[in-house]
Amino acid sequence: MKGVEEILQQHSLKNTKVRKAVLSVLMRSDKGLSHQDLSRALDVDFDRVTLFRTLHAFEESGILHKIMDPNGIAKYAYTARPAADRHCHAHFICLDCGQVFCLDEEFPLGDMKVPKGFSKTTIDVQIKGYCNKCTAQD
Amino acid sequence: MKGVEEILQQHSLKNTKVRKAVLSVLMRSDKGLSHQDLSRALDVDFDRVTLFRTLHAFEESGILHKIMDPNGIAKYAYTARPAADRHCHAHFICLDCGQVFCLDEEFPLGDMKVPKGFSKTTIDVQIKGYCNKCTAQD
DNA sequence: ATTTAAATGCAACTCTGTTGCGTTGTTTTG
DNA sequence: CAAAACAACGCAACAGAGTTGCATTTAAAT
Repeated sequence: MKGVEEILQQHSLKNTKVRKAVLSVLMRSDKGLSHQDLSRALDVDFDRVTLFRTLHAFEESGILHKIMDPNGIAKYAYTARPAADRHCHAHFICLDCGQVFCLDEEFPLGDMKVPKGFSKTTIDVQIKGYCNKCTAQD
Repeated sequence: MKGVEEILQQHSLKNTKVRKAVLSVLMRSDKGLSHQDLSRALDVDFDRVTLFRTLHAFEESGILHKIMDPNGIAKYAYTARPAADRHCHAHFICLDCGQVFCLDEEFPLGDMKVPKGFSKTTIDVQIKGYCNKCTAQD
């Protein structure tokens, strides 16, 4: 597993406190984390806007991928695989609490047809339902 | 193709102006429409909140399904198939303009594994990329 | 026609995410 | 190692999606 500082350098992103802290938290998480999740998880209090911009920077660099939860809240997850290796992300999204879980399983869905003039970038599979905690509470 | 009023009745929803108008627009659309899209498409000006509540009611009844676009805006699309017939929705989502296109193609993805204690409801496939208009503008 | 429960409209609010701008800090280059 | 160059940060103010409470209206049942 690569180090945080190494990853930042590879993507020509400056090595700052926020970035190291955010990336470190996300690399250890098996769930997608929201802006709010992250600001709670971080010890130091960074500016709201800085955190938003950090997440954007990571997403554009391909370090993170974004998943929208059913409540319209963006969840970010660390992208272990390089962008070139086009595999198929799969996430479990809880319809109650909105948590996004990264699933291990992968899919050979490379040959999906899209309308004329459209270009594909990624294919995401979203399994929706209720997580263990939310199922138990019903 | 079933009539709007018949559908509302089948789901024990009262037959009101908003509902007939909204459902009618959505049944004719091959794209997912947002709250804003709909309030523009409707001739009569309904209250913002009423429109939100209408969409919720339709979603809970299974008449519509909701897809979140990358900007965190909910898009609603008419569910032609009954809920019992568990097929796999596929949507094309434009990373630039955020439009959600319903694709015809379907998938035999019934046997996906989820963690212990989790329950599946639906499986959505999202193909992300750039639509014909946004590809042309680059 | 009358009743009843659901749907509507209005006001006020919450929260995620954005934009502009001056300041700070990292990195590079002499 | 100092200084310039530019990216990243913090603050303030804003924009827009979606929500909640409550009074009023309307669809449907008796």
